[in-house]
Amino acid sequence: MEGSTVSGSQDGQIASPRRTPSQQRSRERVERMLAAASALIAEQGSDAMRMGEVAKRAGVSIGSLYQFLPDKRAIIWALAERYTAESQACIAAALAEVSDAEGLCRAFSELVDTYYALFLAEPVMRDIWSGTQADKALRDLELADSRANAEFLTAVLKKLRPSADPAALETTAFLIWQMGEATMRLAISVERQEGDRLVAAYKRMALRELVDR
Amino acid sequence: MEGSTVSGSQDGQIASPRRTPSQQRSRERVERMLAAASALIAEQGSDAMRMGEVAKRAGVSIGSLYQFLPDKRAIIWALAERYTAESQACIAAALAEVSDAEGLCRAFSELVDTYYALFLAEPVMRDIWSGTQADKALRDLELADSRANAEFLTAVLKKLRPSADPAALETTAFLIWQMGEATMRLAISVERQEGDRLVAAYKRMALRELVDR
DNA sequence: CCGCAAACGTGAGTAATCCTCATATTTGCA
DNA sequence: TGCAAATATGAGGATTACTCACGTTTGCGG
Repeated sequence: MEGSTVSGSQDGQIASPRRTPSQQRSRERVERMLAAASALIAEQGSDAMRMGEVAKRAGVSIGSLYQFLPDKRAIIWALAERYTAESQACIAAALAEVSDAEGLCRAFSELVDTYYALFLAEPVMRDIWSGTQADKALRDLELADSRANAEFLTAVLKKLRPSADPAALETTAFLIWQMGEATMRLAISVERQEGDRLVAAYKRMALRELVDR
Repeated sequence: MEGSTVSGSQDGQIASPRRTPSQQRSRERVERMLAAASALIAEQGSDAMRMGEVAKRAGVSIGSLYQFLPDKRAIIWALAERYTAESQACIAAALAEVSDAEGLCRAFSELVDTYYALFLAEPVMRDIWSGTQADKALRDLELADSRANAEFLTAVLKKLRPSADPAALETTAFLIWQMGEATMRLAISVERQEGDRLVAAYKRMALRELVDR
């Protein structure tokens, strides 16, 4: 099942950098490069982002860019990884202290709202996760992230329904999480009003599945 | 051009062909081109599909290719449109004669299974819908298709629950349909066994939402 | 059957873009 | 201070989607 070539894009691996910045100077330069890339993505989308433009805006040569970010996908990946790390911490915190059904309701509802607001407000995140499907490395990152987040949900569910089949709870949590992300992507690509309705409908469906049985 | 799936231009419009084939000969050639493209996508994915390779395999010159298929996205789009037209007819037929909750259950369940089998069996469809998010024209096609399919579901729901708010039913049907497509994409990108479980879980969730209230 | 305009076919060439590499410069340290 | 390792550079290699000027075939009015 491995060669599936669904994406077709190369081997799907993120090439390791030729060089890992070890000096203060180069670390700062990498920061500038990523900031420049982020700005360009926000303006035009990652597809239209040109490597030369990133270098120019960061005030470095094209060679320097490739010294630490070995290819275009690596830039996107580096940005994506920051978002996931950041949001994962929030999610863990929000779900950690849930101990009953009502608490889950509140926490989950808030989480969905926060995520939706984030998607609406962050053009870079939006762009990156939209293109996720086309790039195997990004898809894998999102999958791993989603699994990690779903695990927090699973933990809560296991606590609330100790008699249920653990494997089924895992599947449910993972599916609900993935559907949440799909709903977000959908919601931001339609009219705002319809997007709001879709998110609300998702929330209702997910909650019903989470608390009731 | 690593991350670019099918794209290249900013507006999401599909360029109209320079020329619409009007002779028998050229119509057959276009068929050969699309068949070649389809085969290449199945082998390597649409991202790795090279225009020169398509022309070569179809036994035409690169110039002829561009005479009727004005750019790379147009090829993908043409293939995608055939799939949607075909599947939409199936869906309409499957849902047309549903008249009670149990019938809906059966029809929907069968539909999901059919769709899943199709996704598993058709590497081209799989590839195209995976890359959907990255290309505006394709996203629009999928959205339109999804809306059309959801409408069949909406019609059934309105018949079964005449007292419910029609707008809410529409939102629910559309969301369920979109989630189904998201689930398919997810299911084919993980281990077969987990994919099966996810599809089953989706089916259960969707049915609960559809028949019960 | 002829003439001819429109449709069709061709492939070398263009432009855009990702990425490499030989070379120059700077830094940290013995 | 001297020197190896790290860093910086940008012209150029390689790839690829797409164009265009010109040759060929088809259908059709007379």
